[in-house]
Amino acid sequence: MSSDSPIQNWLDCLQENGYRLTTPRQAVVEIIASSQRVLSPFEVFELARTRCPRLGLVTVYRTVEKLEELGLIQRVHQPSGCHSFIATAPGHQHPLICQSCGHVQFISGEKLDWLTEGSGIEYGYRIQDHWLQVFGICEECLQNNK
Amino acid sequence: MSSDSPIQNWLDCLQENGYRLTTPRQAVVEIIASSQRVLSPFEVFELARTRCPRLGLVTVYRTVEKLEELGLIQRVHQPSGCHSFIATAPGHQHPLICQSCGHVQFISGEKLDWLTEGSGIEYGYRIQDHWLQVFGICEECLQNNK
DNA sequence: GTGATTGCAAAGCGTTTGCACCGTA
DNA sequence: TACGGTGCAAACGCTTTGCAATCAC
Repeated sequence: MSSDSPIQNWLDCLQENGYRLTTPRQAVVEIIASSQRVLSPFEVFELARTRCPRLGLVTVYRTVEKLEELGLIQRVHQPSGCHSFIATAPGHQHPLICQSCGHVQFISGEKLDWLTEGSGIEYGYRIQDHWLQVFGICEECLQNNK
Repeated sequence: MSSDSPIQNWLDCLQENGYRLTTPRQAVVEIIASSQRVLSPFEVFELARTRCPRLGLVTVYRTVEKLEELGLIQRVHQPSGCHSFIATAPGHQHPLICQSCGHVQFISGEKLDWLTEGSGIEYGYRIQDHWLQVFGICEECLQNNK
């Protein structure tokens, strides 16, 4: 599940930005960086506690805040809420999320370049950013349910 | 601001689905149906109270729930949260939201048909739905700030 | 008249904050 | 050693629920 896990890169990135490397922080990073599924703060808490038993939920919130700020993770918005996170993919990619198990596959965003091309002016708006999320059922879940 | 406001259609739709037409409900519908800006439940509450002074915030939540269920309004996800609503545009359109004033312009979703075309299979996923939101600054805000 | 709808108050839930102790650099 | 990081408990804000009174049909 973690062929080229970016754990070390994330830890370096934290350190380069003046943050200290602590056991709770490393546990949170290890869980999120090696997950291919969206995880809520509480799920991260439960999973990371197996590596750092005295971890507090508050620390998860504080760490996730920093990881998001550094662009290492991104919030995933779903019909059920917007409380889950996934590791950010390099380049311009958009998450394709399995509605059944939360597994995420990234898809290229090239075809959306028309949104930001040129001066980014459309309908009088100066376009700044866009979010695209695609929902579906992953191969594995399709096989299990049919 | 409400050249062809769909207020009556919404009221009909509610009635056709077995919901009663009450003063608080009409006040909420009038506010959201005639707004071109995203509104939070509390904003709807404040605005609608000018038409129905004894309106409660709880009723706004309950009405918004029904309007969303009927597909008349949709939730707008923003960096600041996902607690605002806007009237749904007919057909396949995506909201272009002004980050400054919340004004919404809808843009055609045709160019995204590749996402759902064919069998909707990509990366082994059966694609079911997608959300696209575009963020920018509207013409009016561009002029006011520069 | 009947049952859906309402508003109030209270509960619920996820998230943030205050603070004293701890541990990294 | 200094100061950022931690966990606990409490506070916080938004949303939902319980319930008796109200109102549309």
